[in-house]
Amino acid sequence: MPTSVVSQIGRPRQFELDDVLSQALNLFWRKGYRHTTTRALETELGITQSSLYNVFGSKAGLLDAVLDRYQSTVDEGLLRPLRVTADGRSALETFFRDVGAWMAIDGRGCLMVNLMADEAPTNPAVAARTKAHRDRVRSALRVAVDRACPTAGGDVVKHRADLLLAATLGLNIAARAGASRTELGRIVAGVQTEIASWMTP
Amino acid sequence: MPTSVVSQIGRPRQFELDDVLSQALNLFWRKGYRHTTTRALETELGITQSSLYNVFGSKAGLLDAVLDRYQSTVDEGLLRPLRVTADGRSALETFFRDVGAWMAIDGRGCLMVNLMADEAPTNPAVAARTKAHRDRVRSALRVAVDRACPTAGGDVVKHRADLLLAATLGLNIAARAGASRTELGRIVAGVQTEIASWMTP
DNA sequence: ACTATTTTCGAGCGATCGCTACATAACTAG
DNA sequence: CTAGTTATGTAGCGATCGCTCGAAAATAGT
Repeated sequence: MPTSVVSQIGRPRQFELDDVLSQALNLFWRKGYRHTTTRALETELGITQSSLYNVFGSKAGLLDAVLDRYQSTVDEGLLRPLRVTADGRSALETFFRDVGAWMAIDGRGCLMVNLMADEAPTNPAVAARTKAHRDRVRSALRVAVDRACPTAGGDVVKHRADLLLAATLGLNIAARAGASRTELGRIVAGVQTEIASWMTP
Repeated sequence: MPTSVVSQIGRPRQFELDDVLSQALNLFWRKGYRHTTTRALETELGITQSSLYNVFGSKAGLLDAVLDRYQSTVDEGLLRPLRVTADGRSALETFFRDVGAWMAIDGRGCLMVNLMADEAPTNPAVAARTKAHRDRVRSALRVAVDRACPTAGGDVVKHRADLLLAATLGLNIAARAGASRTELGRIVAGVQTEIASWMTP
């Protein structure tokens, strides 16, 4: 199934596909998918629109490839710790600390959440991908909450996971809107103290 | 200060300014500010672009006028109850019930929150207005939380208000992304049970 | 050397964007 | 009536969008 690398037909590519994908990811992430024009991709990525369309077919195709990469990155970096850490409380705390710090770096937020607001309302394919993202985050949060609150019932765990999911989305949107580090820090602190309150029933 | 209605100079307007504003509000709200073209405004509002630019100067000027109206509507309909209702708990519960029901009608969300995601990152004026909106919501939530949790300290009240603010933003963005009524209902339920848990310390 | 295949390059297409210019219509004041 | 003022209608400007096309360039197989 993997195409042979040593033997190829036709003119070879003059760029590294991985580099193009990660740079496109950065552009979509920082400037937004809609506001990133194919001309901007051309200049920032160093490849012509022709090559871009030759490889990905369309701007939406490029987004699809970019989201594949982004999704796995987020999954391994943020969600997997939620699922595998034995201490649910510290897993939740580091999750929100990391997310908060991530947001505070610059106003880029999370690419998936940005797409929920910008693109999903008018783009069914993106809507489906962002819905799947919410499902994955909710699922990971449930695992951690379940471990953090062993005495809590199943409904309580689900409710708390949904609350944390909404708070995560809200944190993202506030960061995207240009909220200050202090404003974001207040939200993170609110979430953290709420989590802490669950530990002493 | 009010301009005389009976005596006017020049050709009179052929439209009602209030109608134009409320219809423009609906368009911006449902389709988004960016995606609402001046041609769409022309056909849906029944006035030409000439008249539109003659009155509001620019598309941004129209948004400004629309936001003035929207802001006062939200303030009276949703935020004032939070501030004036003596029973803080029921005030919070009706607030999230109303917001949840509002979101579930269609995927329009809240115009201010939509602008946080779409427009604020690249539009300083909108960023300032949306920041002011968050401040008003946070302030109103604090009043209600303070009344609902009379035994809680000031820091706890602030933390809980920030958590609820983030949850409200998250609820909005989920609705905007096309979340189902059940998914939105789960978030609302999560918030409601969390609020209820504050009542029995 | 020749063909087949693929990529790169430069130019540009058709559509749409926010916005404007200009003539005309409808009103008041004198 | 005329002059002044404001709104409307029509047309279009300059810029930009995603995307496409045809020729040239670079590789492999024969």
